[in-house]
Amino acid sequence: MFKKETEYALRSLIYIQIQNFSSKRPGIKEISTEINTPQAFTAKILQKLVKSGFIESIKGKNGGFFFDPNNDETTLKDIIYSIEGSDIYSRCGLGLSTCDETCSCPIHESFSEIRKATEKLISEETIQNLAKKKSLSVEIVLNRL
Amino acid sequence: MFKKETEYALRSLIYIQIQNFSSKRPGIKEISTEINTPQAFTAKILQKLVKSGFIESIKGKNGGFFFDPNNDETTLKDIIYSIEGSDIYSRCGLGLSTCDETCSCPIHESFSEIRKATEKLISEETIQNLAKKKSLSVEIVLNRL
DNA sequence: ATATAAAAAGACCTTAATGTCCTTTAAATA
DNA sequence: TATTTAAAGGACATTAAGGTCTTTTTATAT
Repeated sequence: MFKKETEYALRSLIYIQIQNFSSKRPGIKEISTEINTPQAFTAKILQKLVKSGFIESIKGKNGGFFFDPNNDETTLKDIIYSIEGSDIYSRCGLGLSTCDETCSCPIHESFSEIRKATEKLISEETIQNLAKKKSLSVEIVLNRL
Repeated sequence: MFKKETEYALRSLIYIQIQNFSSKRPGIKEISTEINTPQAFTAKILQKLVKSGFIESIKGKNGGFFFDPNNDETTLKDIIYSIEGSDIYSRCGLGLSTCDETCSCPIHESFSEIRKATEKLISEETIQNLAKKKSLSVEIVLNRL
């Protein structure tokens, strides 16, 4: 469904937000262990997310990653578009460059609604929402996230 | 949405079926030109589709690719699963291996319906259907497919 | 039979995604 | 202020996707 980079980013962010809710700032080692991703690669991804302004980081002892509580919630769309490009749900299903909303490519109509539904979903769902849902059942989260 | 290989496969098959409806067997040169794909790469893809039994081919003069008219219609799902793997719509949206229908991964519910809708669509839509739709407006097809 | 046309096969090449490792920078605290 | 801890940065390695090129096989028409 998504690139590994996107998956790892979403999982990292949800985990970071869950820990932030408990006033903790997890570091890369903890994060990658808990969400079961390659540490160095995950570090690169978080680096980008910091540069993009989605999260912040502090170096050194007691350092780690965290959301600025003053910022708005982060939608999945923000993250997904940032990593996969903002055109993933507007590109033609058959990859035709000339195909837009008015085009009659044979597959366009069929997929158009699904793509819209997907876009709506990722626009409305946020990291904070998902983290809240999961904080309610922490043991499960820690095993599965 | 799909891999290039899948896109090119679907476009090729639709084009082949349209030509078959006119009792023609297009060759790789014609196909790749008309659907605007790299010829050698498309040839490899068609080779696979022949091996998988989705289409047949004849070598030599007047050769080309064609559907066995005795076979059932080919669903998009047949092709997509064959190329991308049959788990693309059952895998967890966050890539968790432990996550199945009963799992409470934070993103699973949200995406579950969309994935089902997508699976339904590709199960019901066929190459033959799409080819018929398009044969009705051939000029447009030839420009855009 | 032979020339020709077209698919099959196999060996490559390129690029992007995924991932690792080592060094540098910065923060905290002992 | 020195040491420790952890993120940032940069270089590199691996794998998979995307793609090309040349040779071989097979069918057909002359």
